[in-house]
Amino acid sequence: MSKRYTISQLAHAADIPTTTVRYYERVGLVEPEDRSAGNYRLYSEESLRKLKFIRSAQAIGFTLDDVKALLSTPSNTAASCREVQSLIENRLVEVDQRLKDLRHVQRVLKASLEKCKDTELTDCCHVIETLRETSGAR
Amino acid sequence: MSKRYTISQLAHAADIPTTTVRYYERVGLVEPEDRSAGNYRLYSEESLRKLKFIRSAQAIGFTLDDVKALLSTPSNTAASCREVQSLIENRLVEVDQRLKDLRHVQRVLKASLEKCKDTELTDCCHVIETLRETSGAR
DNA sequence: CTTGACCTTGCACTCAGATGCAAGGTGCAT
DNA sequence: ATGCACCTTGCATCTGAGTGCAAGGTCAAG
Repeated sequence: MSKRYTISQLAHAADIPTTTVRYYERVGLVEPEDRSAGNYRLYSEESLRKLKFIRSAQAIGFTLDDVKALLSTPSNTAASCREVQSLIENRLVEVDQRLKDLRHVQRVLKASLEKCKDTELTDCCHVIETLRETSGAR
Repeated sequence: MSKRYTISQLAHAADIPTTTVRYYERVGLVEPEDRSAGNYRLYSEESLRKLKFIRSAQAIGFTLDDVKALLSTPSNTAASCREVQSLIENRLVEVDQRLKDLRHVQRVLKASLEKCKDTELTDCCHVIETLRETSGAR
């Protein structure tokens, strides 16, 4: 059939430490298809795809728990579809909020820096006051 | 002189759990001015201002270590000023990067959601493919 | 002078996502 | 048949920012 990978081959292909692959197994994300005579884990392409998926999903901010949910949706039932959709929606709401917060943070930081540059070296540390005045993002 | 606070009064005024105030003390951020006869911590306005500052700084993404650095700048020397400035600059770079990443994430999530809505309930979970195709934000 | 709320210390634990380490087994090239 | 790289398991540790708990001390109202 198709190619089998040892753990280090798989890890290398997915650009992940082997230790992390084992960790993913521990938390129920990826399992080897098989074991060698000497009890080595053997993986298929499927596992490689899964690992890449995990990294992509993580990169856009899903937790491993989310990923587990995404991966365990029983293919294409309407129910599972809705579940996936709502995970994405939730994540999107979080991202929107976080963007809002960060833009605020950006403004505050820039303002601090301006103040810092205005008052040349003397008493420039109004920064702390700027911060103090600008409370409350997240 | 000025008002003294017990830990719970201070914590209440700063809207922080008392446990967290003690934690801040443990990590060297805030100290009581004094102790009562019965060994209770007694704080001044100064501490309240400090706590509020900590929360503001945290809110814009500084770590407690950063905060400690910010708070321990020996008032207004040119050197300390530069240090403060560079902390802010570093943080700003991080924030800019994070904003970039999050905007990408937002695009990906929206695209997934679109795809999800297009293909009504059947096989909507192209999501996973969308994710798989769109690697690497961070 | 008792009750109850608040305070003290010290130590352990939480969360997520890994990472490290020790003691031992395997696979393959020389 | 010997090295060496790679694998196995289990358990402990890390980071950052707290939270929880137990055993005891204090303060103020009634």
